[in-house]
Amino acid sequence: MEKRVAILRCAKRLFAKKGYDATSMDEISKCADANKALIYYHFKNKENLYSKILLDSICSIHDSIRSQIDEIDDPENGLKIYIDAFYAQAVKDETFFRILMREIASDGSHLTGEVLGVFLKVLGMLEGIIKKGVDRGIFCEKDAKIVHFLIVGTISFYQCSKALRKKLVDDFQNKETLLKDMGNVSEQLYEIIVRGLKSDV
Amino acid sequence: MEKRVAILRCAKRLFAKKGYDATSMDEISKCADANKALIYYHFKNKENLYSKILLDSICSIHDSIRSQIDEIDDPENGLKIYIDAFYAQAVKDETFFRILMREIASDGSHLTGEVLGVFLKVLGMLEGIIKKGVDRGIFCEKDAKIVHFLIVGTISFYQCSKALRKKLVDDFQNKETLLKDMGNVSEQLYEIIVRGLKSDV
Amino acid sequence: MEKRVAILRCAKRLFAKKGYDATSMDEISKCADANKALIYYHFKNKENLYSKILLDSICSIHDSIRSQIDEIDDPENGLKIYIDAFYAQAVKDETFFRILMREIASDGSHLTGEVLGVFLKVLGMLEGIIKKGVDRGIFCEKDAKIVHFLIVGTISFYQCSKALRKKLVDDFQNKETLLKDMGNVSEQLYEIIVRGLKSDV
Amino acid sequence: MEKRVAILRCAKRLFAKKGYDATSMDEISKCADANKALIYYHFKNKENLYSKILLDSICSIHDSIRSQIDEIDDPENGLKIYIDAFYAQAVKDETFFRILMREIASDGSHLTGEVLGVFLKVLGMLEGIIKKGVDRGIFCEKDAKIVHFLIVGTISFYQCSKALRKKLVDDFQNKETLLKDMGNVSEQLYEIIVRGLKSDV
DNA sequence: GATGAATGAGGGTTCATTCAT
DNA sequence: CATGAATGAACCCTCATTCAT
Repeated sequence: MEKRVAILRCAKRLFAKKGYDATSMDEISKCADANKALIYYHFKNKENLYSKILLDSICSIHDSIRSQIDEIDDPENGLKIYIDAFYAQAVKDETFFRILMREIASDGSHLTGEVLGVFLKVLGMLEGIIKKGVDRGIFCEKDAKIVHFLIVGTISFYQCSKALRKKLVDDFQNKETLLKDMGNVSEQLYEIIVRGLKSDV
Repeated sequence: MEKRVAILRCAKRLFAKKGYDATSMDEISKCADANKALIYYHFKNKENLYSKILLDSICSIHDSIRSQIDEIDDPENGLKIYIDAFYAQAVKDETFFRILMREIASDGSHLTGEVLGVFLKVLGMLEGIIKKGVDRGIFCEKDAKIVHFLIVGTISFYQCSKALRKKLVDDFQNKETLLKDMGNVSEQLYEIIVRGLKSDV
Repeated sequence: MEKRVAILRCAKRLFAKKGYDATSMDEISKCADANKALIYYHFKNKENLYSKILLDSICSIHDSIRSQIDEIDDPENGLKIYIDAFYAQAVKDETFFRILMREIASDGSHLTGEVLGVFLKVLGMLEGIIKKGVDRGIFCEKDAKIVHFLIVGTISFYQCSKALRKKLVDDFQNKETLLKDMGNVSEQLYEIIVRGLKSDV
Repeated sequence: MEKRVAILRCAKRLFAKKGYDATSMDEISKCADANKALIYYHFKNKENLYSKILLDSICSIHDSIRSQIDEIDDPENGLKIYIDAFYAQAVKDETFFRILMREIASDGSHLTGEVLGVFLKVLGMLEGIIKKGVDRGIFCEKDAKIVHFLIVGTISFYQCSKALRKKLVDDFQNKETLLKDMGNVSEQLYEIIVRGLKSDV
């Protein structure tokens, strides 16, 4: 059972770092110090292993939001929690967001129905929040999917581009560039989104 | 010379759709109706072909912004042009943004110095805009790289997730979901960014 | 494990017959009735396979000389054993000598440090023999490497040119040519070398 | 016409250094700064180019010997000239000998009838020398081909192994090794061969 | 003479996967 | 649970060669 976990952990890291196609089963097996055939014993095949990782990740996010949001009634508060949950996850472990970016770029070519199902449940919570806001006359009607992708897109790019931004500074002596960061990203993002949801465009 | 262009066009489409690793030279050659060896004759190898595509794309964006921004003095106006240029490009041809998302996810593993150089020139223009705003007391000091990635991140996710959003609606009879879009995305994004640049966080 | 041996045997024969570059992995795999990927499983790559073969061959010669030479004290006798060992090997299996000739012709472009190491150990034995001869006033000081290459060069050309010599006779009705061979080659070579080592040139 | 010569010269050097199969037409064209198609215009194909080089080389040697040997009557003197001609050639330009070693190793797989014809003429001169010696009771009957290959084999190994011998010294701090060379190689080789031809083995 | 573009065949190598043990 | 051996398909790339200009 130990090996199973090691495989999952290594695979996740590698998939995040290099993408699905650039990650070989050989690499995973070496990284996890597990025989290659053992991966097939535990996960049937590569697609399955990848899906399992995606499912675990999104379930973890789902549960995190779910547990916090239930006791909340205020829609603005709910939105804050939604954003915070994603941001906290991105700061703690950005691997999932790297994988997600590639999936968006590929129109979700590797997303199984199961993963999409959980994803919809997450979206459903955001929809609930927005609907409540609309019912109370606080928010205008907006497509939850768009709101979601703006939140996740901003967080993903902000967090995942850190290494690249640093590289730019290092490689090109771009030292004179101001490196002032954005302060409390989650907070600002919340304000931006709330403003967007309030504006009747 | 005709074949060379066909190769570039097909390769760009395929790289955008499936990513660098999932795109085979065989596929490109068949799509472009060109002998596989001809690709190597023109582009030396896969990495080189990929870089050439990236370089062409980013140069095209650079030139587009450059040509518009020179005659502008007002920093807010400059920012608008910057955002519009990217958004217009994304609407016209989102392939580059798909490729970009994957590069961010991989910390730019395939980005050559040449590409990064042009990228820095683009960033330089945004830096100039922000600096002018700061000098005139309109903007607060912010790192241009972060501002840039927020712009591009939002545009990328918004534009590239369209297919996935549609898929969610289709596959899951998620019909009751409101499909109201965001209206003028470029306009809204501009307002959000300006607000962020004005706030002294 | 059976397949591994078959691959080694076939590869050696093909490398000897056609040279490193003219021998394809496909050819080896077909000859050994082994899947091509299996060669890579066992030997990592072509260079490695080639090196392994070279190493095996030279180790075999080394061991053969080593086991005979230890109990010998007389330097002239030692020299005889050294020459005999090579000649016997060439008569029994000339493949190694064909490979060696090509390596000499390429300045040992495919020789790894490991192979060179064993080769030096072989040379060391000849050096020991010569040194003993010098100490006892029988031999003059000569570079063991030159003596070695003369021995091996003569044996290689004599043994490996047999087919070509026959071809000349067959193709050109060169029948009137005397076909008297050299008699006991090893014996004659020994006498020549000893004479050379004794002469103070 | 200039390019033709450049191609020949570069091809010869490359064939000698790396062998027939490891030398590509691309490489030759780049080295000679000639368009690849031009090589085909001048030499029809790779085999032909290679043969032309071999033919030129062996003709040059043949002519060198021929011009010296005609006025000689004494067989021992003739033998000396024969050996000297090869040795001088090897010292001046060892490329041909490297090519020859590989051909021997491959049983002359690339040798055309034309090349073999000239080669036989060279051999014929040696045969004449030996025959004269036999007629005068100085030499015993020996196969000229064997005598020839011993001469050429020794010279080839001695001359072509120089780089490898140096490498052994450099790479392995084999410094304590005596580096005394063989003195006048041609002279010694002559004595050895004469002795062999005189001995009635 | 000389060239750039083009091609089909084959090169070495890696892949995801299976199976007997 | 775990492993070493084995496989067929596919991958990137290079080859010798041709042809129109």
